[in-house]
Amino acid sequence: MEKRTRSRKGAPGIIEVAKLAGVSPATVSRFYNAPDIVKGPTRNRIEKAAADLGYIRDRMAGTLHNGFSGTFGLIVPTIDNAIFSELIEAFSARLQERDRTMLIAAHGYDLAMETAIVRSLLERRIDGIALIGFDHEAVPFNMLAQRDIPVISVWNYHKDSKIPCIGMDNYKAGQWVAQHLIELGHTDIACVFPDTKSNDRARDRLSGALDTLKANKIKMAPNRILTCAYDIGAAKTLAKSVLQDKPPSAFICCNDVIAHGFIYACQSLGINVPGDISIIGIGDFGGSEHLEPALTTVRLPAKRIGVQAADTLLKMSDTGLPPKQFAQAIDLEFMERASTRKI
Amino acid sequence: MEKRTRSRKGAPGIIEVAKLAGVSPATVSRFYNAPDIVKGPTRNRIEKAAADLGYIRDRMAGTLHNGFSGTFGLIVPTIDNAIFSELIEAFSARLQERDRTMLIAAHGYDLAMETAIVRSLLERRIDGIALIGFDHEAVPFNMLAQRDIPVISVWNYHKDSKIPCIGMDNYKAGQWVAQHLIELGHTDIACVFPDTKSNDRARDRLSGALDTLKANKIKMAPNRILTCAYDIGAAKTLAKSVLQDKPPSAFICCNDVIAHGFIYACQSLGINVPGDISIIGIGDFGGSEHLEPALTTVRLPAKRIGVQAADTLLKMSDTGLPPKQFAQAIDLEFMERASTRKI
DNA sequence: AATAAAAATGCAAACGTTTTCATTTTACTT
DNA sequence: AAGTAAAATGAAAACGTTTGCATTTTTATT
Repeated sequence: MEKRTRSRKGAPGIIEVAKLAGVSPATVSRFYNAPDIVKGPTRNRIEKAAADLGYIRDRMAGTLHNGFSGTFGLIVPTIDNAIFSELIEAFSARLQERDRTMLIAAHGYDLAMETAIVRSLLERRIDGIALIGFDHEAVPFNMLAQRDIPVISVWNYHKDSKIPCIGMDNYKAGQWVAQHLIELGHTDIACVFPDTKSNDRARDRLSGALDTLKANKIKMAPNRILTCAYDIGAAKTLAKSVLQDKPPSAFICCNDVIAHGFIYACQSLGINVPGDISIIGIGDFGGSEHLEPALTTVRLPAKRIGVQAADTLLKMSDTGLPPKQFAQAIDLEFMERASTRKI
Repeated sequence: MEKRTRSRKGAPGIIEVAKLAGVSPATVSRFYNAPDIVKGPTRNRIEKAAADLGYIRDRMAGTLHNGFSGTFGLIVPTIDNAIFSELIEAFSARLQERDRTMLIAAHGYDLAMETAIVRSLLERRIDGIALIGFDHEAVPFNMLAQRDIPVISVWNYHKDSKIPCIGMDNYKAGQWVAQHLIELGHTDIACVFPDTKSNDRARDRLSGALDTLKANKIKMAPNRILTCAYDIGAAKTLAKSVLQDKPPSAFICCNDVIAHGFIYACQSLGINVPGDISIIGIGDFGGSEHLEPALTTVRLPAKRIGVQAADTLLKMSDTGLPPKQFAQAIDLEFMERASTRKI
C-alpha cells in the first residue's frame, strides 16, 4: 500500500475565510477563540464568510501551537459491559457540553495493554486522562508527568491516594453487603469475586466483606470464596454447580453482573430467591431494579462520577493545578430490595 | 479564566532525538513512518535515543502535514445500553490493533445533535466516520463529501444504499420473528416498538413484522402496536399495564431490552412464559441467553459488524476509494429458545 | 578499480493555525 | 477639537512534524 496524501481539496482554510470577509486570518482566528474581542460588522462578515464557505476549523493546527487539543482520554477495562457504560456515557456527554471530545479505549484488565494505550493517546495529544482504579504500571505515570498532563483515577476512592481520585469507597461497599447479610441472620455465606490480582475495586470489596465477616465471628471455609469473571454466563454456570451441593444461605456477588447470573441459575434450578437463598450484588446496574426478584445491591453513582471526572479534568487542564479536593468520595447508597431476606 | 499555553516542558521532540542519535530529524521521522528504509546501526541509535529520552511522537504535527490523523469517529445513538456496546468495543479494538484510535460520541436519537457531533469530529480531523443506520440530516454528508472523508453506515443493511453500509437486514429480522410466532400458531400478536420516526432500524423491523402478519391474514387491532423506549423499566411498566386486560398471546419486542422488561413483568405478575404468553426479541444481547426463560430472539452479530466496519473504513481511507462491496450484509441467526411456544 | 545504479540520508519548505508585538482605529476627556 | 487611552486589527513568527528533492554513501557490475 503506497502512501496517500490527502489534498485539502474543497475544504477552505482560515485564509480563504479571511479573504472573503476582508479581514486578516488573525481576526478570524480571534473570532473563534475570543469571540468577544471582534466587533459588530467585522463579526458578521466573518460569520457569513465562514458559513458560505462551509469552513470548519482545524483544531489540530491550533493544538500544535498552544498545546491544547480539547480531547481527553478515558481508559476502561471493558466497554462492552454494564459496569462502565454509564460512566463512559456521562463522561463523554459532559465533555461534549464543554466542546471537548473523548478518546476511549479498553484494555481488558491487562495493565501492560493499558500502558500501551496511554502511550497511543499521548501521541494524539490529549489534555488529560482518566484511568480506572489504582492498579497501574508506573510507566504511564512517568510519561504523563514528564508532559505535565493531568491524570485522575476514577471509580475507586482512597483517602490518601497518590493521584487525584474520584470514586466510591469500595471497601465500604464490601462491608455494607456483608453487614446486611449478617443482620439478616446469615452465617453460612459465600463470596463470588473475579481475580483480584490487578483489580483494586474488587480487592477492596472483598476485603471489606471478609473483614466484616471476621469481625462478626463468622467463619468461612476457604471453598466459600469463589472466583468468577464478570460474565453472566460464567456466573450462571458456576452457580449451578455450587448450588447442587450444600450451598450457603447467601451469596455476596462482587457485582450485579455476577448476581444476575446467580439469580438466573436459581430460577433455572427452581430454587427460590430469597426464600432458599439470598443474593446480594454491588453496582445497581440498569436492570437490577427490575429483575425478579429485584436485586438487593449497593448503588454506585456512575453518572455522578463521570460528570465529576470530566469537570475535574477540565479544571486541571485549564488551571494547570491539581484539584483543591484531591480525593473526592462519591456516596454509595444501599438498595435493599427483594433478593435477600431474614433467615 | 485566562489562557494558558502549555510549554513543552520536559518532553523531547524529534529534533532532540535526532541530535542524540547523530542523524537528521528526517531520518528519525522515517524510522517511524517507513521503518524498513532506515538501516542497521542508524536504526539502533535512533531506537536507543528515543527510548533514553522518553520520546513520544506527535502525530498531530504529522497530521497537519499529510492529512491523516489515524483517528476514526463512531457516532451512536447511545453508549449506555446493551444495544451498541458490543459494536463499540469491537470497532475500537480493531482500530487499536491497527494502531489507530476511536473518537466516539452519542447523540441520544437526536439527529440535529448528530450533525453537531460530526462537525466537532471534523474539527479534530478524523480519517473516516461510521454512523448508525440511514436516518441522518443532509448537512453532515455535505461536510464529509467536501473534505473527501470516508463515511459508512453501520448496523442496518439496504441493498441499494446510497452510502457504503455494513449491517443486517432489519426488515428480515422483523419477518423472522413474526413468521416464527405464526408458525407456532399465534394469531393475537402485539408489537412493542420505540418511536420509529428517526430510527430506520426499528422502522424496518416493524415493517417486516407487519407485512408478514398481513401476508398471513393476521389482523391486528391498532391498539396492538405499542410504543416503548429502549428501557427495561419503561418496558416492564408498560407490560404490567397491558397484561392486565385481555393480553395477546404473544409479543414481538423490537429489541431484547424491551423483551427483558416484558419477561420480568410476567414473572412479577405470575404469568408463565411461555406457558401463558410468548415473548420474542431481536438482538441477542448479553444475558438474553441466560434469562429464565431463555429469550427467543434474532442474533445480530455486533462484533462482526464492528470489526468489518473498522476494516472497511481503514481501507477506504488508505485507498481513497469506496469499498468494492458497497453494501455488506451480515447474516442474522435465529435463536429459538424458551420464551416462545406452540399454541 | 572504475563506473553505474541503488540505497540511505540530509535540507528546507510545507501543513493551518495561534499569538506576540506593532499599528491603526475608535471612544472618551476636557 | 485636540489629545490620550483603550480597543480592534494586522504582520509574521512560531508549533513539531513529513516529504520532495538533492546529496552522499553503499552495493553491484564489469
